[in-house]
Amino acid sequence: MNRRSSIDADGKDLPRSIGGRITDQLRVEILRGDFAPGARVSIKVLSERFNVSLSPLREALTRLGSEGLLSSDEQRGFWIAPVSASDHAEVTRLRISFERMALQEAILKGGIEWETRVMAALYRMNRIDRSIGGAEAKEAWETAHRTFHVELLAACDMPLLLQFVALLHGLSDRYRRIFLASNPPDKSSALEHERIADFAVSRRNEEAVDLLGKHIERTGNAVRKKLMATKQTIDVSNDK
Amino acid sequence: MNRRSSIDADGKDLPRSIGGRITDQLRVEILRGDFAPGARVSIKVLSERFNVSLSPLREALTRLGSEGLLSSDEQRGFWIAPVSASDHAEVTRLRISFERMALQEAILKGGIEWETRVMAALYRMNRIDRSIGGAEAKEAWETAHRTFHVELLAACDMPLLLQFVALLHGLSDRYRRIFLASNPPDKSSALEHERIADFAVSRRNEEAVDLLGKHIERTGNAVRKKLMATKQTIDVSNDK
DNA sequence: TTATTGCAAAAAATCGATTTGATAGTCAAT
DNA sequence: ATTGACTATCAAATCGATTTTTTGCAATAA
Repeated sequence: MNRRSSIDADGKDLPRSIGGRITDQLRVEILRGDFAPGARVSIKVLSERFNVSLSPLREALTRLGSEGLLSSDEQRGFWIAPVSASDHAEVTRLRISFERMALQEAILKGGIEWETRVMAALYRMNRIDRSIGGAEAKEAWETAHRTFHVELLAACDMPLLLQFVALLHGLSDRYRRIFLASNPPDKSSALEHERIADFAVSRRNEEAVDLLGKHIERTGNAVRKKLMATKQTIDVSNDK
Repeated sequence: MNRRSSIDADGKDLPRSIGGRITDQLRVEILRGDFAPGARVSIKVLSERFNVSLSPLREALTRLGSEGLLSSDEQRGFWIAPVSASDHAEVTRLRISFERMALQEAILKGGIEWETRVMAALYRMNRIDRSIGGAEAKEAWETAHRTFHVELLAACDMPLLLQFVALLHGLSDRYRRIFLASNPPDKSSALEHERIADFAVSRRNEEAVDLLGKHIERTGNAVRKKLMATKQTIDVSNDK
C-alpha cells in the first residue's frame, strides 16, 4: 500500500489528479447554486481561474455532463443544466422509485454494522444546527444530510442502483438549494429522518419505505411550489 | 440552421468532433465484445490506432467510464469493465424495474405516431435474418433490436429514465453478446417481441409490462447459465 | 426594413511535447 | 530466502501552442 493519496476520515482515497480535484470542486459549486442555470461555462475562463490547462478541465466538464449537471453540444461547449418543472418532476419521481427499492434491499441485507452507521449519521446530522452559523455550518449540514441518505441505503449491495441514486440526489439537491435557499430549515424533515431511521433499523420495511417515499415527495412539493412561483417572474434562459 | 453536421435518417445530428466519433466507435467495439473484460486499455496504443492525440481520446474514455463500460483509477488508467454474476444480476434486475416503469408510461402517453414507430421497428427487426449472412447482418439486427426497444419506450416522456435504460441496455447487451455469441438466434424471443408490441399498442398495460419483464428475465437467465458455466473455466481477470 | 454574404474575433477542439507518477526489477542487508 | 530501498522504464496526466469551428458584426442587396 504505497498509494500516495491522502486519506479521508472514512478511509477512502481522495482524488489527487488535477482533473479529479477540479471535478469535485466544480460539482460542489454547481450544486451549491453558484452558477445560474443555463449559464455558459467558458473553458478558458475556468482554466485561468483554476490555473490549469484545458485537458483536465475538459475532462471534468465531460464528467459533470454525464452526471446531468452540465449540458453540452459538440463544438458549442458546455452550459449549466437548465432547470424546469418537468425535469424536477422526473427527478423526484425517479428518486422515490429508486430509493424505495434501495431501502427495501438495505433493510433486508443490512446488519448491525449498517444500523450503527445509519444511527451515527443521523446523530451527526441532528447535531448540526444550520439555522445558526454561516455558510460553513450550512455546508456541514448538507454533507451530513447527504451522508445520512447514503448510509441509509448503503447496505443494499447494488452498486449501480446506488450510483443512479447518488446522481439523482445531486440533481435534486440542486433544486432544493436553488429554490429553498431562503426558507428556514424544515422541522418536520428532521422528524422524518428520525422516524425513517427507526423504522429501518427495526426492520419495519413497509413503514420505512413508505415514509422515505413521502419524505422525498414532500420536499419535492415544496420545491415545486417555489419553482412554479419563480417561473412566472424569471423565466430561465434555455439555449437549446 | 447553418450546422455543418451530417444528418441521419431520423434527423438527428451525428457527432462530428473527433472525441464524439471515437466515443461511438469504441462503444460499439466494447459492446461487440472486441475487448476482453478486465483488459487494460492503453491510451497511447489507441491514440496511435485512431491517429488522434491524447486529449480527445481521454475524453472518450472518460465518457465510456461514466457509462459503465470502462473502469478507471486515477493515475492508473482505464480497463474494460469486468464481468461478474452479481453485476449481471443487478443489471438485469434494474432493467426489469426501469423498463417496466417506462413502458407503463409510454402506453399511457403514446399516440398513433408512437404506435406506428413501434410497429415499424418491429417489422424491420423481423425482416433481418441473423442466422444467415455474416457479421454485418448480425450488426444490422443488433441495431434494429436496439431501435425496437428504444421506440417501444420512447413515448414515456422521461428523458432521465430513458438515459438510465439506455445505459443498462448497453451493459446488458454486452453480457448477451459475450456469453450468447455461440447460441443460435432465439425463436421465442422473436415471438415475445411481437406480443409485447401488440399488447402495447392495444393498450393492454399489465400484459405488456409483465411480458416485457419476463422477456428481460428470460434472456437474463440464459446469459446467467452460460456465465456460471464459463466462470468455472476462465476466471475473469479482475485487477482491483 | 429584412435578408444575405463575407469577414474578423472568439471559443472549442486538437495536437505534440513535457512533466509527473506508478511499476517492475536489481541489489544489499538481514 | 525475504525484506526493503533504489533506479530505470513505462504509462498517465498535464501543459501551452496550434488548428478548426462558431459567432457576432458590418456591408450589401432585395
